[in-house]
Amino acid sequence: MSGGSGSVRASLTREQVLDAAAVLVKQQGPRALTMRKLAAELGTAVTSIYWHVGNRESLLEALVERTVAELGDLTPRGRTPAARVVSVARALRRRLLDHPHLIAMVHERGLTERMFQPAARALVHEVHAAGLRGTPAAEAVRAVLFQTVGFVLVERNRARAPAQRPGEQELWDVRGAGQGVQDPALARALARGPQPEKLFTVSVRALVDGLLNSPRSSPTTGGDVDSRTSGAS
Amino acid sequence: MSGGSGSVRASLTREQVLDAAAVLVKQQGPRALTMRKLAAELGTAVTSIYWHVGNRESLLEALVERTVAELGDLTPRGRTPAARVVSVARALRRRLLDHPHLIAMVHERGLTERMFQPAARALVHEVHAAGLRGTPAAEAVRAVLFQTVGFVLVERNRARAPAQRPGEQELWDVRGAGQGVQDPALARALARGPQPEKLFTVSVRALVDGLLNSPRSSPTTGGDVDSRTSGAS
DNA sequence: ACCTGAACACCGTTCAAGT
DNA sequence: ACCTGAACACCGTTCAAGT
Repeated sequence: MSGGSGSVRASLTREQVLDAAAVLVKQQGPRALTMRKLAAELGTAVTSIYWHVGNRESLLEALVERTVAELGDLTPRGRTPAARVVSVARALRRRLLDHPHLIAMVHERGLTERMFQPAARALVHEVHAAGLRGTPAAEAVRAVLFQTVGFVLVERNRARAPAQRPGEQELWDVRGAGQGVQDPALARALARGPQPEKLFTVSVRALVDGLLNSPRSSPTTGGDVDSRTSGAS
Repeated sequence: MSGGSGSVRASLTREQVLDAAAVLVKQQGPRALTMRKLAAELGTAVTSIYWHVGNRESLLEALVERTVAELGDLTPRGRTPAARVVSVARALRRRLLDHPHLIAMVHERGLTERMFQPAARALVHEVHAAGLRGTPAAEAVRAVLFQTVGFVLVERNRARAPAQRPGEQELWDVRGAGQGVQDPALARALARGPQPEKLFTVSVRALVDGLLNSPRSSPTTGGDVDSRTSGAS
């Protein structure tokens, strides 16, 4: 017992409630955050928590808001706009992975927009630098945001899964369901399971290439890269 | 009062339990599926449900398994491999959107692998046809799967959100946080909010183009696009 | 083999009452 | 303004007991 919040007493603060809640969530996930446990941790009656934060749902929301604010800005790195966009996506992913429970909470509460924002600011700038304007530019920004957040959601989920069941090994085993696959190297690669870091980089690069390089109509062609006047210092 | 399961009585079946559970979940989401409500719906005691399905968690798992099995196969459409890959992604998205609660349940239980499978089979084939082999092929398959499922997760979330709060309109309003944006058309497009259908198509196309067309080494930089030796036929 | 009610250990939340 | 205990209406799950 004895809550971890410093001095002995001075009437409960909303901040103290949030702090204690943050600790509980960080350690055991939002599901473990129960009003009664929280009260016990703080050494107060359950009902006084209600006075400070309204109810469980608004407590969680306040927590999310605070954590998102702490995430801070993202600064692009790299020489080309494409590289800088990719760097923003990777940095965003890193931050989301650093707050494993945050993303699920944000997700459940539909606050994605809020979480997008720091990255969105950076992306808007880079996409503009890459020469995109108007709707296509907005789409590029959103595509990267959706891609990144979505990827982390899927990735996190797979990590949390106790033991995938069927499991990719059996699934793609050459003697199993994988027998339809013509390329044994491909079957092996699938059975090996994904390496999220690499997969993410590959995906984002491909997406960004596709978004920034489709100049007018047809895809595939590398088109309009010839800004190299051959003598750039 | 009066469960919806046909005939009057014949001792409870595991199937009947699953059926009733499916109805509840489909109508009100997994959160509304409570053992007691389910029992009431079936006209039995709560405890007899436990005899048939073990506990709530395994009931949900069985439900997921059944629904995933019902999803069936995906048949690619289109002339080029790229188009066919895109068509698989779009079809997968459609199915996931048709079972709005399924995806969240699958997600929470880490059964993504299972849900991936029908689409994965199709994608493996197309990626092979596009000339990819081994690890890059596996990465392409996974990239599209992650992209699709992730996108739907984010999309579903935003749809469920009661009212985004700040809300994109204020966020990107030219007189608000959007004032840093140099391109007013871009700011407007962002304020307008995404059109998921279009955004998804754009994203997947870009991703697939990027995945299938990156010939050898470096990305983006344009660095090695000079296969135009000025006189290539 | 299948079903039952009673009971346990939890929840979030409200309310009247205290200081 | 802030805190309290009692109480309500829910949960999932176990268990001994019935047929």
